[in-house]
Amino acid sequence: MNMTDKKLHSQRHSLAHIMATAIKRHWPDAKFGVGPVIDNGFYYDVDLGQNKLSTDDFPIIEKEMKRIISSNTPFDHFDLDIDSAIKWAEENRQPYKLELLNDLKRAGTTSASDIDSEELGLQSDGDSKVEEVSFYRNDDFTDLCRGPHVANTSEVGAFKLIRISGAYWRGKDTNPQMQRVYGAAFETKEKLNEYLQAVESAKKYDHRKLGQELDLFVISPLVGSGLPLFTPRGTVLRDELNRYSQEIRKKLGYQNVWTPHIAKQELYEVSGHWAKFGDEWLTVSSKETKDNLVLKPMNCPHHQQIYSSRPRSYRDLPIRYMETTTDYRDEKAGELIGLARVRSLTQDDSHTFCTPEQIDECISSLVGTVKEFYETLGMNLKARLSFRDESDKYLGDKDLWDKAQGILKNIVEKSGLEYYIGEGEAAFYGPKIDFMGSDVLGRELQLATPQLDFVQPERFGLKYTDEDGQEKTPVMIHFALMGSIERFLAAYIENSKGRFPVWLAPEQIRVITVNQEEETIRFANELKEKALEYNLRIEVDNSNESVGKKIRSSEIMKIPYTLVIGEKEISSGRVSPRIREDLKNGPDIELPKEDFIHKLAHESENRAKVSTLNE
RNA sequence: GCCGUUGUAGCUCAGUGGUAGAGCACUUCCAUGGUAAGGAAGGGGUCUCGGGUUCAAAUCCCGACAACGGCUCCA
Repeated sequence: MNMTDKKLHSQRHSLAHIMATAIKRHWPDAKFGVGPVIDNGFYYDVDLGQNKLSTDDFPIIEKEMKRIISSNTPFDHFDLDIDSAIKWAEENRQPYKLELLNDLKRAGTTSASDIDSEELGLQSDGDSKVEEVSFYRNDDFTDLCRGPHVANTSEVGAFKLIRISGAYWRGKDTNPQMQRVYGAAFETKEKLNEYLQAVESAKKYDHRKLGQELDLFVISPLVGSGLPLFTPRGTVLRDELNRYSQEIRKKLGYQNVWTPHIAKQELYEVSGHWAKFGDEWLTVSSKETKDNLVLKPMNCPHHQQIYSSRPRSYRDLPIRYMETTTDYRDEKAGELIGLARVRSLTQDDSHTFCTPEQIDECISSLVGTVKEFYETLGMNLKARLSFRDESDKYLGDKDLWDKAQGILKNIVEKSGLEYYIGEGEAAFYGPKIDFMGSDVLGRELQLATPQLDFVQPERFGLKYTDEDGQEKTPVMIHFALMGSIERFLAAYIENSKGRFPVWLAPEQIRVITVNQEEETIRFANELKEKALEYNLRIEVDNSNESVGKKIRSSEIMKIPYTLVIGEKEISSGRVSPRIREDLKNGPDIELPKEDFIHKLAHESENRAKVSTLNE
């Protein structure tokens, strides 16, 4: 953290306490959980028992906070031994703080991962014995906390309370739910307003809004929630993205396979998925068989059945299958979000079966593929190493896990990508690299993911004959490049602001006629015929509207190239394309209509990022 | 699933106890228009659904469903 970040951090952290102070003054029975600093601000978890805070209370709380701030009170800091701290929590009827302190005393270390050491006032010296915890005191309110704080309440900068939501105590859904009050906070009023405006304007690029405006997908209540339907335009995006995803993996040796959408429950009992996820699946009933059938929620077990259908030699490995196919998961109602979380998700899935020695090379090449794909689409990714934690929800040998995690970490480090470790984020069958994109509000979305799996091949009894004649179990690498097309689109539509490059644009060219004369319409239609020969996506707008209005409509639909056709173009045979602003790569240009079509066909095939008309 | 907010025309929204509104979109007509909205007329809503209160409910109350913001979960 640099100096500015440190100061901002202290300001936000101090504001959390000031907010708690303000709440305590108006609701004396308030019980407090934790109140850490987050991106753009802070929050504090509170429990008012029967009373509930609502955003209607924000003016009261903000007013009180401002009063505290202008009171110029210093942040007073002192330490207590753990037993006195526990006594403090009891006397002040702070059961949540008491629970944390008791846990701390019992554990005797700071290693408990779900405890916010800053909030708890621990001295940050790793796993050493806790003997003392820190407090801060400000006027009439005392709280357990190490800081950092600003010296005086007047130094906290600008803030605004923005949101209130439910949050389980210590993140466990079996615990009581507290209210989480969020505030935005910045050094100055200007920066705060800048942030609030940025959030407001980001909403313009929400994929749900753009999906509606650009006519990409719809959700019909009659079909069901979390079951998006894709329009012709949206389907172009899906198909083109998938074509690219498959093309790029084909180069690595992946071959297409096809598997059905329903399967026997037994398949997933063997894979291990049923025990863990069976509750969240959609079942299928048959009058013809006694089998319990399910709509497939993933594809790995199927691909393994193809692998195991014949004897394999080490000479055959790696064997690589890919399939873009829709899976169904009965996600809980409150968990659905636009296209980012749906009940019908289309994975651009693939599975590699290889020897342990081949793991490094296989995964490294996948990481390279991820970089290439996302670079082409202009999206930034962060790598998350999703590793196991100490819980018992994972299958397979712990030593093997450690080894696998080491391999993944090594690969990511070599790749030069920014990464972080997500402890407890692993799949039950193995560790993975999750490539995280973000939506327009900066929320993380899991996109591409290579995953190592020693467990399923074992459970399915997969074998290959090694060069020493021994039968061995292959390693499986799960890999999806987009993850799911739906979630990818959620991120991509927002990242691109709906301004798709020519190769992806559902409509690449719009031809606008100046009038409705017969020869104008004929010229426009000839242009269309010609473009269609080159597989370009083109529409003619010869509606009885003004030219200005038709151009506006083309702009709103974010169409890359707009051609206005009138007397001038007909007599010269040349066109002057209007190029969407973000694609412009030079001065305005006029060229023979055939050249325009040729250049565009080329631009589309080569997945160009900007217009190539000037080249 | 949990906590909270919201649900009025295809879209964006106004209307807060007294027989439902605007802009855009759509249809028709007039205007033949040259790089971001030409003019006029018209059609379109059991005010999400189901109960309740009331002489009277889009409006108040309860419930369901859905969307949204979080939490939890995410193969």
